[in-house]
Amino acid sequence: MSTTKSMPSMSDVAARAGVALGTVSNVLNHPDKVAEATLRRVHAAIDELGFVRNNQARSLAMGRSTTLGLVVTDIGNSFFVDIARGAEEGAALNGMTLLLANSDNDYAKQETYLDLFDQARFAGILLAPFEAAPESAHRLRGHGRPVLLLNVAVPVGEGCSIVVDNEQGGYLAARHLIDEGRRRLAFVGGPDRLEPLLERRLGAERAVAETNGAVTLEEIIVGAVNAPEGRAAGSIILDRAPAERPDGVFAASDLLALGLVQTLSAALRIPDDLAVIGYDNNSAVRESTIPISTIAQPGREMGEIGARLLWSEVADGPDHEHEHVVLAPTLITRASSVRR
Amino acid sequence: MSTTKSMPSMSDVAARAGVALGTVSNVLNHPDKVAEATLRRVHAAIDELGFVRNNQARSLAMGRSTTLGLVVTDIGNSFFVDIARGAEEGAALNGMTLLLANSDNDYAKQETYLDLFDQARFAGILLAPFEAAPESAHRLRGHGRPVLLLNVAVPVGEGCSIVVDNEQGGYLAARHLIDEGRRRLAFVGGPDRLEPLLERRLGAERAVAETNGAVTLEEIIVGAVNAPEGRAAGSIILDRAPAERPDGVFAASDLLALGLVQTLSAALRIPDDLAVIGYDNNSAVRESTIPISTIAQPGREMGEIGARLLWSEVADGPDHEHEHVVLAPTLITRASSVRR
DNA sequence: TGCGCCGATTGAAGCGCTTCAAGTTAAAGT
DNA sequence: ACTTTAACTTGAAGCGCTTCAATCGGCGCA
Repeated sequence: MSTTKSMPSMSDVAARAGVALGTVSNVLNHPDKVAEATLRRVHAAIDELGFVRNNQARSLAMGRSTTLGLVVTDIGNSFFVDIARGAEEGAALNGMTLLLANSDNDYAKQETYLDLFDQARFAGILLAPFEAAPESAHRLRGHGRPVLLLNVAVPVGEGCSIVVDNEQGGYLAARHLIDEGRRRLAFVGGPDRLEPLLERRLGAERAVAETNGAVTLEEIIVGAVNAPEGRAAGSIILDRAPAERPDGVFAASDLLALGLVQTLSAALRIPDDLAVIGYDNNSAVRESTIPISTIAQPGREMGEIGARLLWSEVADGPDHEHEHVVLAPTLITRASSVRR
Repeated sequence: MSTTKSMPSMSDVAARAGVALGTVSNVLNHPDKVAEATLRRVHAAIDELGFVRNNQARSLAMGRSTTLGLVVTDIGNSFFVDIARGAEEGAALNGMTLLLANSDNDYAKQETYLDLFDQARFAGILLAPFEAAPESAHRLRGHGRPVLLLNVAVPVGEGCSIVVDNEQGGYLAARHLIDEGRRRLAFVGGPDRLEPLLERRLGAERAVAETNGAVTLEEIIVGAVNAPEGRAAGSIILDRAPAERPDGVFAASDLLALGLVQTLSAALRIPDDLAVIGYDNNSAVRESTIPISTIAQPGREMGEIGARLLWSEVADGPDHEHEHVVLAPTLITRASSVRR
């Protein structure tokens, strides 16, 4: 089955060019060690035969591969797309290539892909995990395959990781609302068991605490961080007497913020009566009618640094020092929170 | 460099279990040929050693791989994400795995990934190409690697392909507007050199032609199919005297439609004064304030059928018949085009 | 007791490549 | 003319696996 006409091998090329097998290998890997004339002859033979080097055999013989793998939770989320782009770039910079797998919010799939990458002997693996760092990451590291975790903290000494400072992001968001003159803030977020959301709330609390009681912060809990829940939260706010409503809302995600704005803008002026800020700088929200302020996570940077770090772990071998990088989120102000 | 403690190999397992190398291989590939007791002993050894089969060596020895590759143009576009999901599924159904590469609208990257997949001796390649079918697809096929093209027509006999009927999609969109009582239609689209857009327009023209002059169709050309251009097109319409305005607009993409709706809804009632329909069922637009009608492309189906077809080409070998599948788009009506 | 049979197991060959010690050739040095 | 040296080239070993002809050992049967 499969490939009918099997492809020409290096020895076919060698025969055609009238040189030894090893010489063809040198042409491909150490052209400086080969005489000009031979180089040309071999290249000619390669072109004539349409030779394509078999990477499986190559990695087998070399004992190492030049491919990095990235497993993301949800390729539909622009944050992960940014990470992928960055990782690709970072990999390319080191002469590696990046292959992508989408676990689609499915834990089992994630495991499947990790195993697949392991079996394929990829040089290293970048993992933006489903929820927490999975056992399997530990297992792969155990037999020498570098795994770098994205967006999730990792025990020191276990391996490298890169996270974005969610607490700081929360702080920035609330700080911004306060700076815009808001005094009755609300945090709309999910259940605290989701670490990142909890941290964002804590950051907001810190900003509020800084202002010595001049600002209040209430919390509106929703079931999930999507647009429908945002609309639900919007209704909750609208149902209150005007004096009871917050004048600044920090939503734990952009989709949530979008839902809020949709509902609230029908009855209130945004941002005049009520300012809204989201989180993620999600591309799905970038074209909303009222542009929504947000906290951007440096996904691209995350991916790129991730690939670099992973590469250095692969290259340094035993004397590699695990690093834990914390990236800073940034505030992006748009119409939903800034009076014109 | 790289993997410090190199992983245990099959012969390590064999030694540990006190059996021959070939037996371990049989345990993994033909367990039915192995005695119960031996089976257990080998499995125990595998677990104890944490053995992970080397897929590179495996594919090398077998002469074929069990991995399919998918190269998409823009992983940020939900259509391609749907394709990826479908392909993944279709691959899994046949015991294959799907690896993803994102060419990011960059022709050179696309070529790089195709070559990479070729070198990695993937069983087959699914390609949703940058624009037209690239020369390289032909080249890979030339030396026996199946390449299936998505979303792009391919010369008969060249290989398999799957497309969505854009003409039909255009027809559906215009038909819908007409059925909703619209008589002065406008098609907002890009330059005709983009095949799919041209076909969508032709489909719309067919729907209009069917109504014997009762309906008019004008064309508004924009530079690109994104939201800003949509807003620009919206302004063009608003600048006209009311009587000169269309009452039904078919935008060649959802982002375009979104931009239109944003601008138009400020001055006009949508859908009462003006109905709008887009194209793609793009997730980026799914949460717009006024839900936008659209033509959905069966991306998931496309991916799944693609993976199946590719697999059959891999399996059938020489006596494979290339297929050209045309999938039907479907109409999704939402608030932007349907009076309540 | 001897023969044939069959399921289970073995081990060598080979997949296409890299690596490297050993070999070759020619130019340079004395 | 003879040794060094440098610049190339060679070819065999080995990466970890699958495959398959050959072998083994036990069992039923005459």
